[in-house]
Amino acid sequence: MKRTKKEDGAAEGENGSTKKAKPAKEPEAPILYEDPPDKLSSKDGKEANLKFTSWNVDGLRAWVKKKGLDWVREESPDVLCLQETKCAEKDLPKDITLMEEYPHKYWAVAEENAGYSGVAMLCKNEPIKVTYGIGKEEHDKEGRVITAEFPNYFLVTAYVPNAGKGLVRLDYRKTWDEDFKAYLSDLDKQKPLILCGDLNVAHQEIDLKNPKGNKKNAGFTPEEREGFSQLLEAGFVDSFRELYPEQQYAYTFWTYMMNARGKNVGWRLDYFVLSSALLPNLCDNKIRSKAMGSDHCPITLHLAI
Amino acid sequence: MKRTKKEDGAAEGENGSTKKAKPAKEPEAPILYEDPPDKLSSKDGKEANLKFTSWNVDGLRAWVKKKGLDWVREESPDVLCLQETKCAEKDLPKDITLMEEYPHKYWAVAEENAGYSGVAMLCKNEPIKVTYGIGKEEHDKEGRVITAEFPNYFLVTAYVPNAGKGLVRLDYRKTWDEDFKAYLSDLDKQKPLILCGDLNVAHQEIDLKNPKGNKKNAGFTPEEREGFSQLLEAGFVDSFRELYPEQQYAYTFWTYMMNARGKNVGWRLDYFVLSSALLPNLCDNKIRSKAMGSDHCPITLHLAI
DNA sequence: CTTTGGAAG
DNA sequence: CTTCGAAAG
Repeated sequence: MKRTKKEDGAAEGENGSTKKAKPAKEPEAPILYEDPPDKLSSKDGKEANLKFTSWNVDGLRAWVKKKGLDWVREESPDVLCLQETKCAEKDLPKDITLMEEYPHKYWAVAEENAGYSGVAMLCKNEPIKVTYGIGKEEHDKEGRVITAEFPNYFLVTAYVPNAGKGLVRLDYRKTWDEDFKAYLSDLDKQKPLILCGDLNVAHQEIDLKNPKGNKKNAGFTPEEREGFSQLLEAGFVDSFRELYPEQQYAYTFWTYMMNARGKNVGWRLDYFVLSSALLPNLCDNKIRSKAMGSDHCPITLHLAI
Repeated sequence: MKRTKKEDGAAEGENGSTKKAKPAKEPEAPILYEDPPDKLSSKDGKEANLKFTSWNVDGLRAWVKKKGLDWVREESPDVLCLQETKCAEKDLPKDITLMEEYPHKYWAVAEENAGYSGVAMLCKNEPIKVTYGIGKEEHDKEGRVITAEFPNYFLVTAYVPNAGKGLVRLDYRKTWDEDFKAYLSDLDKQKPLILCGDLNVAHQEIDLKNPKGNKKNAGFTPEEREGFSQLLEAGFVDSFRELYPEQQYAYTFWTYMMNARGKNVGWRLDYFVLSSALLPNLCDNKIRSKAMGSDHCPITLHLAI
């Protein structure tokens, strides 16, 4: 999941480009962002005792080669959720299938093309039950969702469909957004839930570097933004924005092109979305922007349950 | 141009393979081959004054990244011939297009698929004339031949069509072999010629490690071997074999698979073939088997003209 | 720019 | 095993 258009970097001004006679805007230093230290207690003082990490790895095999698992061992979340694994189960690297820290591993793979999409969930403790997809044939062929039921909550990890270049898949995405919201609402009636993953949308202008230039690009169309708004209105909260309502320049994705990451020309596409009922348990949502190995960085959620 | 079948390595015995219960043959040390030093004079004592190098680079861009040009600068032939460049002219790395040592550069590219085939010739001195192909429509769409005319000789570099897995293109190859021979014979009537390149055939059993297992594989079929014999009978000589008639284990290609190069399980597919008239001028034909960057190694010809 | 699978070798 | 182009992001 990554953007492509020039607009991603347009606000930066190309260095020494002789392409056209552009107005050469903003040769300023890039505005970087660094997360504050992890807050390990909830608003009402409960101590954090649950840690989740979500990471769009953009190809599990390449990510493993780039030592993504070393970072995971250091971070050591209770549950690790991965998106865009792009890997058939038979091709999984031993480094991850044999990883003892996470005895309970679940893989969802695109049926026709294992090199596309795909998500995974690795758990230190065994869930009560694990399901795949959202219960609708048309959405469940691309290995995009794993749901794990734990005693007090559901954990859902998702890789939401990209609307595509030229928005060729925006119509499908709208259907997805509706059906996904219905799926989550149903779960939420049973137990509170945590949704994490690459939701493939930057919600508000604050959630990407170049909102003006991207209103017609996948990930920032009014339709996708509205889809996310609708989800929140159904009783969920964007935990990062809840904690840091004014924080600019906090992104989780940067296109590989045009040195976007070096210039922090990014998007916040990865989220922990919580049932409102879990708000009292929320301690922190960190953006681990230093962690390399993908065009997304990992995010980590601390809960006190 | 590379082989694929198990037979390539079969004579070596796989280390610790538990596949089948094989007779576990020849766990011997591999028989390596090292070229003797360059002989820089002809039989009748003329001093070498012309140096040609031919190298199937298996992808020019990857080869440049792997520092192939550093080796070329060290070797410093008068003419450098490359095969399997797999590169459209617009995509050529600057490292080579700007190379000052070779002011005269010629590129042949496959018309439909620039990432397939392709040959190049880089000259320190400008040829009188350069032509592409062999003058037959059906053969000249794949960027396989460049001919340079110099005052006293023609230099032809070729990447001969692979007969393919399952010999799917063996029939075409037979047509090619005939037409190519006719083309060279015609040239030879005007001036003596030097043909170099990946001729995609190991001529005799001595020219590959595992002749027994490859009689039905591309590069060692009776048809391809006969094609090469026919060429020689038309008045040409295989300069390496002329100089070293009994030399075993002298190869120019090793499949990337199964550590074939480490075990010297190879094929001699790259040649300098000379008009008989040039035999008195022949000094040496070296196989630079240490040079890395491709699944073929370069070969170098010394002439005294 | 980078990943993947597929064709070719 | 490694190249390349294509599709996807």
